[in-house]
Amino acid sequence: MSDTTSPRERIVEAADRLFAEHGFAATSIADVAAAAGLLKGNVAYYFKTKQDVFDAVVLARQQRLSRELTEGLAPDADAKTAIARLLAQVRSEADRLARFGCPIGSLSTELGKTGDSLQSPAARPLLELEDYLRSQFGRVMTASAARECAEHLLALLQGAGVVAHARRDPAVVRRQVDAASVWLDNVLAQAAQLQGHPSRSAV
Amino acid sequence: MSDTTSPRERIVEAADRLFAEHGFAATSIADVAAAAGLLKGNVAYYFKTKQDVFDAVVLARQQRLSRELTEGLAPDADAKTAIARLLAQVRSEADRLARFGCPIGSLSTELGKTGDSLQSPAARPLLELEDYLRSQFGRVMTASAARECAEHLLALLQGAGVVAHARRDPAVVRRQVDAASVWLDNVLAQAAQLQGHPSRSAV
DNA sequence: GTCTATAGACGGATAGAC
DNA sequence: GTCTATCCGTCTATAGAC
Repeated sequence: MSDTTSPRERIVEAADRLFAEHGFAATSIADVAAAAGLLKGNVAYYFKTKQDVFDAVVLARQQRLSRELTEGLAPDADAKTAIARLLAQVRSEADRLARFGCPIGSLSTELGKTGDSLQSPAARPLLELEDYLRSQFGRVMTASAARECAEHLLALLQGAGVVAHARRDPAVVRRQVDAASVWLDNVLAQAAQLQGHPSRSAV
Repeated sequence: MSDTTSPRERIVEAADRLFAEHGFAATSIADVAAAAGLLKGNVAYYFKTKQDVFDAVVLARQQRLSRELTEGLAPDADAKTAIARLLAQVRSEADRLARFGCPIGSLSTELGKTGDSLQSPAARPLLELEDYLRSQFGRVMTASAARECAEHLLALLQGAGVVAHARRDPAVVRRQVDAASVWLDNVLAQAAQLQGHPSRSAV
């Protein structure tokens, strides 16, 4: 399992995968070390505590999320294109979501019940995703409407992950993403209409 | 903490609450015993293993869920009334959902990554809820459409729990339940229309 | 004396931290 | 590589009811 990447990087990658597949509590430092092709003492050289590993994983996920949200997207792409691309990305990961649930959502759920030192970082990628959605919706509707749309879409996608995971059925993700696409079209069409007639609000 | 209820019942109640508030892995038998006003040795008298406690908790949750879904509901209530009542119940628990997440969903998420002996029971209440929704929708639309509606509504509610928990914001639950109410009205109106013209399918 | 319920202690195993 | 802490599961001891 030894790559050309640095040991520290391999530790973070291994922990990232194990946290997603088995959860945080069920993953020991020894597991991480073994998956990274190291001994546990070596992990301690790079990370003093398990929380330090956790923090590094959260940081890596945030960076990857930011990258995935922007890479391959034309700088002048409109909101609909950007959001539709995100939906397509989620759809393409249906199998993994059905097997392990959403890495971001399940980590937030698991660690949201613990102390503040874990709960807050665990929720960060989720909130960052919501911020991204809000900023995209905000380009074509009021800030208030964008906030509601972002929250609704995020909730639907997270729920799709939960249900797909519970049923071990990737089709759940695909169906809910498709439903979200229909909803997206309606919401954006409504927003475009309201920009000519800025009178009512939409849910 | 000694009530008039039986010790076994107190153990299950305490475990139910602790699993919901702190998760399964983070709850020790000693914690359960203390919350029930007993010592761990006594818990072992009623439940050989932690899994036995877990199974009893899952059973209790299923029974309570069944009871909550039916009690106070007129036997001849229509599908819309039944589903709207469920939505109202979820809405009334917004505060608890924001603090600890959905007990059913978070347990399924946490234990879905473990061995089959835990993962399958953990998901059961969630699937039972989906079955209930499907049966209610099935009274006013085709079985296929009811399956999609049940899945969609369950996903939205579960996602609302995840997001509300991540943000510690009960308003998320209330907003998504309200959005679900609007969606419910539309879907049921569409279904009523299609019963006269049984031609197209709805998403 | 027997049965039930409670209480406490021990052993094996494992994880995290140094 | 070691050390300590914790947890699960088991075993033994105590107390009261019939």
